[in-house]
Amino acid sequence: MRWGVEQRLEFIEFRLFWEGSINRADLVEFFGVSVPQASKDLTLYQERAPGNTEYDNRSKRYIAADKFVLRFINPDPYVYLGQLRAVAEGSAAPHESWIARLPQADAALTPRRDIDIEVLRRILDAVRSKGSVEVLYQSMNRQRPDPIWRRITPHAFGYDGFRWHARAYCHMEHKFKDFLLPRILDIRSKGKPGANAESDWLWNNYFDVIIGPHPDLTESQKIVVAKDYCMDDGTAVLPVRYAMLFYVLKRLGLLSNPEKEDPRRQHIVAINKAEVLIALEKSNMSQEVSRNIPAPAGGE
Amino acid sequence: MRWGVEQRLEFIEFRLFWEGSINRADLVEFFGVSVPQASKDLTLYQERAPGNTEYDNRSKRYIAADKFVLRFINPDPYVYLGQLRAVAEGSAAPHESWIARLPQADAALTPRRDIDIEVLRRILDAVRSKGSVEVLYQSMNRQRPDPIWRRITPHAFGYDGFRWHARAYCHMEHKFKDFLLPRILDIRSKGKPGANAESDWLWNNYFDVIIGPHPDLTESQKIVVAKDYCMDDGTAVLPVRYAMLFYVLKRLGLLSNPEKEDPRRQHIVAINKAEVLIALEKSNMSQEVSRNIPAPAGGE
DNA sequence: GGAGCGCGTTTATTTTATATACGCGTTCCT
DNA sequence: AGGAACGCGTATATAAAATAAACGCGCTCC
Repeated sequence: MRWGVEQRLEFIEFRLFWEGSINRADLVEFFGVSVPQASKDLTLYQERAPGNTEYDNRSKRYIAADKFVLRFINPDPYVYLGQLRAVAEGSAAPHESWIARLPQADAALTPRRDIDIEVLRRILDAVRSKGSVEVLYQSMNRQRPDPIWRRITPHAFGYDGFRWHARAYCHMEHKFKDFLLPRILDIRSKGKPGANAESDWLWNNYFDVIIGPHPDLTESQKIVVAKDYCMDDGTAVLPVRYAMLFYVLKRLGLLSNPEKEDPRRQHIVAINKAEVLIALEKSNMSQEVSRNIPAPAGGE
Repeated sequence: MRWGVEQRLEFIEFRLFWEGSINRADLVEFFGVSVPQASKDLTLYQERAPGNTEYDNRSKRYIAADKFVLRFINPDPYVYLGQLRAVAEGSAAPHESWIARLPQADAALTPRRDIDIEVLRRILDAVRSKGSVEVLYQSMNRQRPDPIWRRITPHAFGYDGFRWHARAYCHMEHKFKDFLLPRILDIRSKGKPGANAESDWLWNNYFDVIIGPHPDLTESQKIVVAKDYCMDDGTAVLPVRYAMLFYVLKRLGLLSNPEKEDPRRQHIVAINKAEVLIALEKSNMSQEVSRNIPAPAGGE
């Protein structure tokens, strides 16, 4: 089966499954295919997936039957919702999505500085070729109020649920750090690497954050929260890169004292809080750490 | 130009732009076309976008030329990074992505309860047909420790940066509320709507959150933060649905007292804090609100 | 210096898709 | 009630796209 036909059959099934119906005109519009071809595709789909469709003369559409057997796609709620989010956030055009009738959706969103597309391209290039680049970086460090050129060797990307950064070896400070992509204002001059990915200890090693329901919740509430976070016996283990620990804790509300927060807002606490704090210091994300920690790194 | 050819040309340009190179074998592998056809596609691309490629005999690949003129795609950093995230989060299969050599990437992620795919399908159906459904909902309300059946009329979806909920009119409490999709355990019996989307005041109306840099930052740091959040004159206006206000504030760390937090962790504060608090009460998300507020709603 | 590999191109053949046209049945409007 | 409108299916001939199989070329790497 040719790729184009396969795509159209998947499209038909996608629309049937998530939207409940499909039309010959849908195919014509989306794929630019001729009317007879669209008819053939629909016939072919009905041959390959018999019993999945019923034609409704009122709406003049094929309707998904009650007992629907998937044959071409393997749908997932989070994939569908991810498309919704992408459209809602503006990072995907509505006509590119296979979802035709987008339901109203809103995502908690914040304005953010743009990422320079050339910067990202050349960071990616440096990561692939395992080289270094010079970046004009706008740090938050009070010693460096203005953007300065510094050489870095990037090897990975991190997303804190809000912003993207490049994980890179900094040739100036001789350690691995996070560089927020929107704060890289310019980029130039490829060069030799300063350190390879394998030596980024904080990136390559994981710490287990153990979470549990907030102690002030009622027993039944704790059960709900436990299910929400896929906990087993009231706890869940989250393996987190040391380099990502700060962001994960922030996201989960575990940076300050979650047990003192209102349990209706803060549902979980860290069970191994003491170890978490030590790990956080180790990761140097707390930024209140002495300088003699091995393999330090920090966000700016 | 046929849809399939168009797709392949876009694919070629995508790979050239983001990955720096493309191969005949790449086309054969991804689209399942024959070797001669892949050759023809590459030739066609070079005709339509002359000067974009150079053949490198070492790697036996077409390399993106230095001065690259986009002809078929309109790339965006956040679209590319969105794909990275989707793969990193597991909500997209690596082979479905057009990115071949996925750089190392990590996203601050949390285990989460699954969404029942049938639940989502039928909620979507209810939204489209503007009807109601009965859902078996696991609330956190201490009066209802066990899941109960309740009729709702959903009309939209919300994403708080972490979880998805359905915005719906609750026939039991006679008001609009948020229903977390993972907590809907079962679904049944379509019915007539209880209220339409237009009467969900908290969803349809917006409040302007005004944010600014944390006052304890240095002047230069404030400038950086201002740029990070696309602020103008040191402030940015965020129009937020009342129904989403709680989530946005939580995400931005503005729920408690951001000005008392360490500015290195909490970069921004709300300028119109008093109004924000009133709006938050209005939205009934604080859950510490008297019962006589018009058109109340709340998260459970 | 030769094996290996990826590229390009040729041929004949098959598959896919198109344009154009027609009849059918249902719905909806007058 | 009658007819226009619309979407469906299908027929035909034609055009385009893609395939299989085969060959030579040039470069790299061993």
